[in-house]
Amino acid sequence: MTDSRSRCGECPTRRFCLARDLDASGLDRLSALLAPPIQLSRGDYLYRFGDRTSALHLVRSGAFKTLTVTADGEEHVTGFHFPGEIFGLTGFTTGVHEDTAMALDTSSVCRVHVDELPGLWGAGCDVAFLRLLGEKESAATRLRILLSEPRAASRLAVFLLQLAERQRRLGRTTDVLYLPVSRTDLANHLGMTLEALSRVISRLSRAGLLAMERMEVRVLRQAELETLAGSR
Amino acid sequence: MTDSRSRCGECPTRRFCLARDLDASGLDRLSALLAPPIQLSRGDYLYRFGDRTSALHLVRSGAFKTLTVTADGEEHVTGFHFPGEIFGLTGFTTGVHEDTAMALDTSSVCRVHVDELPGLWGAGCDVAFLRLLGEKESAATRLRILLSEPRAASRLAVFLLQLAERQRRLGRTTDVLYLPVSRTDLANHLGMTLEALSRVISRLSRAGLLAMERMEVRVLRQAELETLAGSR
DNA sequence: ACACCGATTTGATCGCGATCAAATCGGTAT
DNA sequence: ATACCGATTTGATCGCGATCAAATCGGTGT
Repeated sequence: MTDSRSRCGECPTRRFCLARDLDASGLDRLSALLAPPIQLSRGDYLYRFGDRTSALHLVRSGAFKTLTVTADGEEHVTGFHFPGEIFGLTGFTTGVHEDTAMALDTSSVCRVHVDELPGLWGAGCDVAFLRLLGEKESAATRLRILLSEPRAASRLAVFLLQLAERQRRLGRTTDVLYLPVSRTDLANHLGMTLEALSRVISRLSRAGLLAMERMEVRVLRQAELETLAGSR
Repeated sequence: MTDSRSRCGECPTRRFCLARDLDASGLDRLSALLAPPIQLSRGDYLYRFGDRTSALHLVRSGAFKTLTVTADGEEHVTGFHFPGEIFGLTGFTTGVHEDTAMALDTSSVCRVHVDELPGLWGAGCDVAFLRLLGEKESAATRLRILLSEPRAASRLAVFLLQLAERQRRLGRTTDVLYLPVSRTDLANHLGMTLEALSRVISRLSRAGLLAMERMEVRVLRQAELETLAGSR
């Protein structure tokens, strides 16, 4: 009897993750290769910079952040990761993680050990990997466009709209966005100071466009946010 | 007799591209699957936004730029691509290119048609694809860090140092960097106006840190550039 | 050599966000 | 309730880069 927690067929987010494109046989194969999911609490490290890259990670529930530290000691929050998303691939080039991953909330991740990955080749799984390549590249492009916005308000607007889009793909409502992220981390990720972010949030809240709390964001006037996102 | 131009064994950049990790049998397999390289002149489009994604592209010589156009009509130069580098993967998710690729100079690209890609699975090639995933993610991280620099001079410095690193991997000298890119495109890619870029270049040139011409950049004082790159 | 046109540089002004500083909020332990 | 500490907000100043404008450079064709 297979451990029920490692079986994709019963996973609530299986239709949105790596397994999305797999047929029944591919799903069985993936299920067999998956290591039991890891449970983490807020603030727990999943892996740290310099750890050996032992597996591919796939968010099952909760949320993670990844960050890198540059040579001069600056910390950069490279991304936030939600259910169905794969992260931490930087380590595949060198075999050692080039970033650090931390749980932002009570979370769990599925893993495929690198030694098992070749077992996924062929039969639908290859398609999944090509999609993964394309999606990672697309995500990088979107982030590039976001960071090119000169206005802080535009950057926040673009980020929130992209976040809403991600939640939409998960089949969740988009009026309340799940975002268990500190101001410091969010500002860092958006390429601005936390003071600048705080001011933007205050301004947009006062204007009634949105409402941000510790864990949740409410988009109150999507159309106006879209205008902000597009306006230079 | 195989068309000599499609055979990786004779390609001057084979040790730096997808084929890098392949053994002899993998190399033969790749060679057999490669479509004959395409030759392009400066300004030629390799593919455009909306074209069907028919192949994976690999720079053999010259240089390319990729760009996307956002909903509001803004153009974003998402990257410059040099020999040995693979680009245009965004199309693998939807089957349609989400960006446009143009030759910046007399160039040639190798291609693997998407229908042929599954023929690459297994035996060393899978490792190459995992590396590709990791490298793409790492490149995205580096770009993210670059664009987070608030100072225009820092962004340019980081870009040039990364460019030098890329050339170093190709076994070229790093005192003269090949960069057949207009000010407009470079400024766009670096997230600043061309006036700002022009001023920064003038300032750093006057200070004797570098010399930039249409096609070439000379890094005259690498140490000082590195200081600039690191300084906030 | 000349006119012409795009690319690049230089000039001047202004607004936004970085920076330094201080106040306020929120949660926790005592 | 109080003290305490990190997170967040608010305040004030200043510098850099966006913006608008104009000059100059460079290459092409005549």
